Amino acid sequence: MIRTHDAGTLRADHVGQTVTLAGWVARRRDHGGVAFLDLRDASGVVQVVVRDEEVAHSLRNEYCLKVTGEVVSRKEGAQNPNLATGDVEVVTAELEVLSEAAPLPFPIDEHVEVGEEARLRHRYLDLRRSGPAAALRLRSEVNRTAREVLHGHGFVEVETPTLTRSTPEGARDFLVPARLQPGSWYALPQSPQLFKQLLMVAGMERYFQIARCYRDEDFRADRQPEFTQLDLEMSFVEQDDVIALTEEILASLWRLVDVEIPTPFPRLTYAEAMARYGSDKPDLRLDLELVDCTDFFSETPFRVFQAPYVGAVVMPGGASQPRKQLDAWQEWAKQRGARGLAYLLVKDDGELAGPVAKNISDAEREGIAAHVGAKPGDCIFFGAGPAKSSRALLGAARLEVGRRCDLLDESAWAFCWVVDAPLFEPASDAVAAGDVAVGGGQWTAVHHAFTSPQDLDDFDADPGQALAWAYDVVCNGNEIGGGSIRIHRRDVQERVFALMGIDAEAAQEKFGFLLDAFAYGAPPHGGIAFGWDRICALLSGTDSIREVIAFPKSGGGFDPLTQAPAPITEQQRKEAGVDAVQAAEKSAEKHAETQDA
RNA sequence: GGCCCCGUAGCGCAGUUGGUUAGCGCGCCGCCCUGUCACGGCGGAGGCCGCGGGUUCGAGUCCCGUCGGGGUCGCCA
Repeated sequence: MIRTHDAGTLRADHVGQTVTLAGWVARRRDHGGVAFLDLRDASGVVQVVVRDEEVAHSLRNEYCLKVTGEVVSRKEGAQNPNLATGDVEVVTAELEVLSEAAPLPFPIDEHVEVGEEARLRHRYLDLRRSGPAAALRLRSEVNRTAREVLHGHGFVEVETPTLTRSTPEGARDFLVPARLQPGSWYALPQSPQLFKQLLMVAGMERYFQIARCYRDEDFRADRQPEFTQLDLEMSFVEQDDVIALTEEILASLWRLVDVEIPTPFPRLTYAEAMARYGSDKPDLRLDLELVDCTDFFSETPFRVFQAPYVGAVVMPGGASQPRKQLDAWQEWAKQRGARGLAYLLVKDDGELAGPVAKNISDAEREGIAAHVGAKPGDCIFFGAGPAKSSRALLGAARLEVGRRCDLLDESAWAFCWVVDAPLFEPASDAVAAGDVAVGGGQWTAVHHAFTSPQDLDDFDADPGQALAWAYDVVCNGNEIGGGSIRIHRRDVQERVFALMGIDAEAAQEKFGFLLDAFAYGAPPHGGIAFGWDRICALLSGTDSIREVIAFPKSGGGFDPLTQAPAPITEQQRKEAGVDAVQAAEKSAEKHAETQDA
């Protein structure tokens, strides 16, 4: 090693020792005759004293140095209590510039705010700063901890292919042209789902992987085109086994930030979560709940409330909002695709105000505040219409109320399970949402097509009511993991496919290799996948998963550092076979040409 | 794909009802400084105001378009 000691580790007991350090000039304070350098390496910072003016004068920030000198204790009053090494300093005997640094695009300074674009373009400099570096180091610890827990349970870490066939998760695939078979393409995996099930058939019994996944969808703050899951699968287990293991993993991770999270986590059914919180990933840091008013308004003269679902959420103290703010709520609701957000103001004397007040009956006016638990001074927001969309709106309103009224304890950690998810949703929902129903059937899988129904005998009698062995783990309103018990019986799988309109031929073509495998004594199995980036972001106390990814992409999937994606050369294009036209398309094209002419 | 916000010096920002020479802090460069620690002092360089049109006597400022970034809904487990 070039160095004998790590800069950040020097203490009073090193006084008298001659040490060699290597690191970067974090800051320099040149006084002419004497100069002070803050020398930074991965371990921290120590002050280096340079008395040779010639040497000190030419040094600049972020020069990479090797320094040899004696550790001395600082004079009384000259210590720096803000530094772990603040009682000592190193007096330079020998100084070598290992590498000079050009003027920096931005200061490497904890105190300076730098825009994200600049940071990502020079991420290697950004990561010299303690905050961003700490996020990556924490992530490393998170990985290590998870591996320890899993190895302790006999799990086997297996790598699965990244050049593969499209997996049926429902997102758009990233595609890679196959040079040796022009016109054929690999897909990058959206998750290792099918492979991990094959590993169960293979008798591994307990598999895990910190797996990179790829989805070609539009971006969000919490989304990257490539992201990481902790993926695991176990044979001969039931839902409770996966849940118990998950809680053990998460508890270990949170200990890394000195938080003891109580287990078992509370469980909510999907139906309960939707009814009480208007979300399948409720933020339980907030006590506020939705109140179902459908029956209450069953005889209502108010046309808007003559709906399949009417619900409410109370905003404590909301009655005193100025008109302008109430209008802003309408805008807020419209942005979410709603027509508006009906509201009632409960005045201090208990009288009701607001546009809804004069439309409802006397009896309703009399009882509504009590029904929803509103007190004088509160505002009641209503959502009316189809249950699904109305609850979603109220669920979002609930969170917004929480934010505006400062009801959220930012330091709290609220975990829960959402279980008993429906197996199917009507394909029409998907179509209405602008989606193309997979398989063209009447039903589409809520989780994915391999999720086991709870009632293996009768799930197809009333598919809309059938529940799945599917579970999501939620932390502070973020879905941080989700999984299911899988179907391991061929006949059940076929019945599920049938409901989704996937016939035997289509099933064979899409995932025949899995169905084939299941013919050879497939064990019952189930698993879960964790949103690793989000979990690391939560542990790091940051809102953006970009902070916990070494080299993240910005919007549009662009990498500001490498400038990827980039055009390819004509030669690459030819070799890759990107433009290969398949035989059937060729004749179709010809046909089209003739028709156009 | 819809909507909202932002693009001014290397970085972070200000810029008045449209007005003549576009500022501030940090950084950078030079000189000075022997106990600082976000050191200090003096001096200096650095701008296609994202890009393209338009309105106007005059545009960083107003309008249209476009590109880039961020957020949000759609989409996405």
